[in-house]
Amino acid sequence: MIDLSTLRVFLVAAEEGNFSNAAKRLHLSQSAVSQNIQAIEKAYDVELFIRKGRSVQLSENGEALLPVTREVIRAARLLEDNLKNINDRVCGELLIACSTSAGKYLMPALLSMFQVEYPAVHPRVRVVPRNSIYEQLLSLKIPMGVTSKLFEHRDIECQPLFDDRIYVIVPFDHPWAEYGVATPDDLLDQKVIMREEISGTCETAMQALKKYSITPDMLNVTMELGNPEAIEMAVERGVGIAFVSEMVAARGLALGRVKKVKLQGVDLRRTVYIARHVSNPFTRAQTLFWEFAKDQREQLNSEIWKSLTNFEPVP
Amino acid sequence: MIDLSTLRVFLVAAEEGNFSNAAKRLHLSQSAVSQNIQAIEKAYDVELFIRKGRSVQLSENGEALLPVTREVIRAARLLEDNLKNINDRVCGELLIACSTSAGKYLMPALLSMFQVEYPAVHPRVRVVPRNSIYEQLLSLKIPMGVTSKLFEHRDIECQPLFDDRIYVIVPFDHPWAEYGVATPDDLLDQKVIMREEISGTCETAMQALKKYSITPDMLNVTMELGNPEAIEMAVERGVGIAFVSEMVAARGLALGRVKKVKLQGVDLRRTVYIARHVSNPFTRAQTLFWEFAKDQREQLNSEIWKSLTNFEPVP
DNA sequence: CGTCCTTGATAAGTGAAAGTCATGATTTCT
DNA sequence: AGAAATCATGACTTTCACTTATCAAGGACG
Repeated sequence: MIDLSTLRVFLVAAEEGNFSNAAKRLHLSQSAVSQNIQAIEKAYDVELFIRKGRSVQLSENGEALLPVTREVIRAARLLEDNLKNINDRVCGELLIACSTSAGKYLMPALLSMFQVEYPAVHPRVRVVPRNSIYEQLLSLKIPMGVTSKLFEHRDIECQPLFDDRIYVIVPFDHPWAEYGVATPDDLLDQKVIMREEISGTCETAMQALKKYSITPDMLNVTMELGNPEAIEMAVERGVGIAFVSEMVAARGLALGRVKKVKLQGVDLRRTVYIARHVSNPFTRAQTLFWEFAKDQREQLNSEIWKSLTNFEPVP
Repeated sequence: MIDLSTLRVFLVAAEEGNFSNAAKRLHLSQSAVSQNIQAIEKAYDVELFIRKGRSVQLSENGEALLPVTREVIRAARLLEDNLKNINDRVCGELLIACSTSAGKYLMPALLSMFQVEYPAVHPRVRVVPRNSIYEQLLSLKIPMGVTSKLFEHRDIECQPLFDDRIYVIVPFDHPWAEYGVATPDDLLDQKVIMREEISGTCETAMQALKKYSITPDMLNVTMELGNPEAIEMAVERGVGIAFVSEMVAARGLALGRVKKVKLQGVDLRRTVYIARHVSNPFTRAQTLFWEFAKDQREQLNSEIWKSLTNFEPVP
């Protein structure tokens, strides 16, 4: 029966598309990788990689075997996790995928709180494109994801994790700054800064504005930037106003460089969910994290918010 | 990372509850089995078996690890199957669970036909209690089952395989024998032979008789026997009449020892289904067998019937 | 066009580990 | 009590997986 470590070698080699790099990742010699792959190829008379000169490329057969191979490794990992956690101290890896902003603001706070209770767990956050999270969950490439998008599917389970608010932020010397209120229609006269790609923040905002018959193309978008921090900076410098999530704006607000403005009648909330594939045994750490998120939601919300606005020097 | 062969040793040892027997099944020395188990126990500091004198017993922890372990092995087997089948000649194992009667009459005919096309596949039939088939399918202990019971479940897929008929059979010198017909009510005056446990045949018959307001307790059951062949024998000897499936009665009918009788207005048919767990990758052999059953249903039905009544000596 | 660098294959050598055999300890059955 | 069975243990053997060293072949580049 084929060896698990050999399978791992195959998997990594396939992902890297390069034996030398795979060897580095596996802490093995390049020779060992070659030999492992050849061992499978010989044993089953299958060509896994097509050798083209100095490089290798996964063959069609190799490609076809990948999902099943992943499945084996996944099952083995799970078993190992079970074994390790029998005696106790919860340990193991906790892989969570999320969007850039959640990865920056939400996860650090959340995970550090989790680690206080379970120090032997090693969380790993993987930042992925917003719209590929569910795709990756479904294909079992990742076990858990954090996103503001809700997704109905028989194999996906979602649970609210964090209540985020979206604000319009304006420069501190902006006319709206004093009273902190404006009407949706006021937006039309303003220069607005947006994200280049469609972000969750943007989507939520546009959704809410629809009720006031305001569509994206009616806005006067002066600038499009790649990330929310850049947007906040631009607002600080008076380029325009922007929709920004509470998480992102926290620092700027606390420093007084920007002010938040409420749009009358517009409720800009969005819930960030944690999602997982349901038909799927979980590692101990995953289960505990899920329960942790559920049981401590209120506390988490306030703690996260506290950590976002806390600028006390580290003792 | 833990070794697959070690896992297999654990699994077999757990199933056998005995290291020596496990060693035999694995073609290993008893010593090797001990060492393998101990290797896991040491590596993870877990007690898998409780040593009590000369015997061992799976511990609670060991029990808990079994399903996950099975899952790993299952995935590995599937991968291996994929590897083997790339180059094409379809090979591998084909495990099918079924009831005693299907195992005796249906499967031999069916599988021999399948083997003509795919000689490298090694079918294995496991006879299990009628009502545990779906249970075992759901827990993934078996990949496929053949049964006359239909079962609705999101993870179970059923497909009709064989159209069985149920007859009332009577001794050749029975008054009904000449014309081969009777009415349902006539049953009440007869001595009836039944199966001890509730069989599929019996269930179907009782279901059909309900329409004529005949319930099981109204029948005059003279004898209860353990298997359908015994019932047929008893009918031959004039003990009484009985409901028997076409498959089972075929031989007796062909020999003229018993006669079949139609109950007017009662349609005693039942369909035998083949079922599988759906959310589950299949081996090549499994997929092909499923397709085989689907595509050749009509032909299968006549062939099976032919084989059941064919008494030509083997050339 | 020749040189260098990178990448994969191959050969030889080494060491760890897994298996066997033989034996011991303990329990259970008769 | 003796015999048989069962698991643990220790010593020995062998296998095989990894490393190192080297080769061969492409690609990049001056």
